Amino acid sequence: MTSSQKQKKQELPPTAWAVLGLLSFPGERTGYELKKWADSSLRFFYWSPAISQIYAELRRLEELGYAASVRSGPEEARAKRRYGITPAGREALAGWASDVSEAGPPVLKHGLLLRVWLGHLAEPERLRAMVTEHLERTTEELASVREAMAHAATEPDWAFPVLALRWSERQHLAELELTQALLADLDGLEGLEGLGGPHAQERQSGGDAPTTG
Amino acid sequence: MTSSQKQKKQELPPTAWAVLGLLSFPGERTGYELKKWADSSLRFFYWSPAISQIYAELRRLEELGYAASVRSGPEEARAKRRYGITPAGREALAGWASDVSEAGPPVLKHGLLLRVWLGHLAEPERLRAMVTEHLERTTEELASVREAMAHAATEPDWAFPVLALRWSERQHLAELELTQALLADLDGLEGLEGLGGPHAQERQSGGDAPTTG
DNA sequence: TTGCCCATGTAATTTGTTACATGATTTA
DNA sequence: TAAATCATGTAACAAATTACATGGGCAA
Repeated sequence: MTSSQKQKKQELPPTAWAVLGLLSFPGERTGYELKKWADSSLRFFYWSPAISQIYAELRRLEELGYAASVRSGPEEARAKRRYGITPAGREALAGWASDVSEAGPPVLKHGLLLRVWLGHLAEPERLRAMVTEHLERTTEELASVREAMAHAATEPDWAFPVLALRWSERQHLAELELTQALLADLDGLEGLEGLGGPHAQERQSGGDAPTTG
Repeated sequence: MTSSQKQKKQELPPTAWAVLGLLSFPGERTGYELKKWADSSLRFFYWSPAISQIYAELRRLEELGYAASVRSGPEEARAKRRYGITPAGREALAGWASDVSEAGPPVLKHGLLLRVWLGHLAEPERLRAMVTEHLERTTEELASVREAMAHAATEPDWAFPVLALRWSERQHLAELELTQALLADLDGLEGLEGLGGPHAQERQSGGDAPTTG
């Protein structure tokens, strides 16, 4: 009975599944609450959609029968709505979540790295300042991750979210190390560029002829 | 607020700057070449736009006076075009690249982590299999990064791209370690110790990835 | 009583993708 | 000469954002 329906399930964009995923944990929530939760947790390893899109996805999920809502106020328009996942929604989500082929490789959009890549256009000190600033921001992010983890750890049903956040914590730790190494690389590069560089570091194979003139 | 020209520069989407960035290295290139370069390099730390969007951005950049093209064939439509950056384009790009505030924190969209986060919906073995598969894919990606780096290292003007790729190499190494740790966490959670037989993979000190040097 | 947070939604717009159309050049 | 790769572009569509409109509840 399952073979013909699978095609349709796969057609949803990742954001829809992410929102449905938020609903797959015990309890009903409003779109607003979902947004806050995404901001404080999902965004660390995935991404937090705009609130307007969350509402749009909730409508779509309800149409598909994957989610159901209960109005708190009167039956008028724009009454407060709490959403919950349906059995059909849970089943569809489980199918999607078990399909690795859908996942593809992780996508990273690293604004700082893009700027380092364009380092030939910037002042060396400016570049260093940007990297240093990134170090600070990352440290703050790490604190946010830990905060989220501390909160998630209090809930008994959130073992997997805690795992994901633990991964995120380590990921931020790694990012800090990566950034330190980058800073060191940057220093090494400047040493080669003839700024009266007394610290002539050993050169790797392939990196010959500094060509500063 | 007081300077009127700065505002306009900032209005371009990151993709436009990334494409202009590709043009900021010596030499002229076609849209097609830009796409291949983005696929083999940019995508590791930023993102590779669709070819149709590259053409669209090139048109926009030319309109703005940030890029200029030379037709190889006759003046007809759809002749081969090579693009180069203009001085105005270089200046605008330098301004953008020096502005950290534009960058924002790095965005990660990690499909596997989203699935781990939803681990309560999947079979434990399925989850393990997905993580293991990710390990393999990441190893392959790492090889691609190294390939790109070997190529970039031959060009004298590509010192910063090499730095970015070096960062990417370390990042993939870190990803491998993170994934191993995740696997261990998963084991701890499920208490799989007796199920899969001898999955007593020794955790060697530091050597989880193939290092070519 | 002003301002902030909660809460939902619409509209306009931008961003980006896939599918398609077209043809030149290279290679087997 | 057939196929692959190079090369450019259009059109339709999907995804997602920002700006806006609306209003309740609560605290300073």
